[in-house]
Amino acid sequence: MAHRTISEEQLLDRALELFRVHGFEGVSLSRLSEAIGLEKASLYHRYPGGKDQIVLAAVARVAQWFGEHVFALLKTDDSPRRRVALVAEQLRVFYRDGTQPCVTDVLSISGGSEELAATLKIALQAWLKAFGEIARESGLSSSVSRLRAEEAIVRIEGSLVLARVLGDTKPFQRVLKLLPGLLTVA
Amino acid sequence: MAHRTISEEQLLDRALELFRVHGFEGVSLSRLSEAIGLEKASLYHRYPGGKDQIVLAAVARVAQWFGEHVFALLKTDDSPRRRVALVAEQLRVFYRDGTQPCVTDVLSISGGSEELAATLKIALQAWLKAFGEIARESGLSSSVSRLRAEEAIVRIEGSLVLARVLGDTKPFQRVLKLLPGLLTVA
DNA sequence: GTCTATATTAAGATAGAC
DNA sequence: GTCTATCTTAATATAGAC
Repeated sequence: MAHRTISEEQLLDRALELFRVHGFEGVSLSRLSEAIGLEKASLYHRYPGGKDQIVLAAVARVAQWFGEHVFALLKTDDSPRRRVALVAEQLRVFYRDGTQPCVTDVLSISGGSEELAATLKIALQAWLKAFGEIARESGLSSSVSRLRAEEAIVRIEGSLVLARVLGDTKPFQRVLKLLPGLLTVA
Repeated sequence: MAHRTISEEQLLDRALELFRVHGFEGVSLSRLSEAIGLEKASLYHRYPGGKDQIVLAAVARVAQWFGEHVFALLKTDDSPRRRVALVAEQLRVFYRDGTQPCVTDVLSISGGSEELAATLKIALQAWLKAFGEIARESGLSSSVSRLRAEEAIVRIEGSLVLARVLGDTKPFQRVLKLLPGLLTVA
């Protein structure tokens, strides 16, 4: 293989593409090496912890993306309803209209490290918190806000499962449309 | 290893326990052999197609269970609402109060055969159809029934994902409670 | 029908040249 | 920092005895 170079960001994006579709156990270092364009030894040089470390870095990048594109949007000075609508647009991008699986779903299936499981849990809790806060701000009670946040994420996750199994993204698109009504008062 | 014997049913139940938690790629023949109590060569004797064939047989058994415990219940002469309540109880059993993952979710993650993917799709479509029919029978319009069936399954799948990631089964329990209201007219 | 034993391939991981 | 080469372990799969 020719002597190639690749940025940290590109490397992790390509790794994530594999992990979110095939899961932790479904991705080997050989496949990563091929997709990324670096030999296995080069991957070990950058990530001495191997696959465990690579997947953690990829998930951290997703968390960063969510921070910038989702959570940040929820704290602008638009109306709550408008902010949620903008968030729905970002989610549509992240999940490519429902054609890409949820990272949290796929990577939470057994096989990865304890640290990976803990990281995914924290990421999902942050998402729940952000959705709960916007609902609260829109005027819903604290307990209802929490329930709405859970319901929203339940329906996003569930619709992505249906999309994967059935090849039908309509339920996902529907959830995104309903999101403003679900997370804010009418 | 001592010369052991095991029924087809027990074998597949033990295989399913592994597959629904660890996914197709996460289960090796060695692990299957250990969990089932038969040597790998014995598994190949019963299932010459190896892991692919074993997982298909395990999924077929799940489909049979759903036929007997879920779909059959939907065709008794109880009231639609009562029938859905009984189905919810069966789902609580199958998912062990939300502590066990959805087979369709976990096994639909890439790695298995095309036939497995097709089988899971058919199983999920049958479930949608059954839920749609009970909703229709309860008096909802055809189009609303379809939407309610999709919403019910979306929320079951999504709440099981949350349960796995967060270790919190409350959203799942809540969906089961809401199921009669979701699938039948009040 | 299950076992022991083994073949073959792919996985994770490291050493050392450039 | 990336490469080639290699090690070790575990995976799928088969042969043949009992």
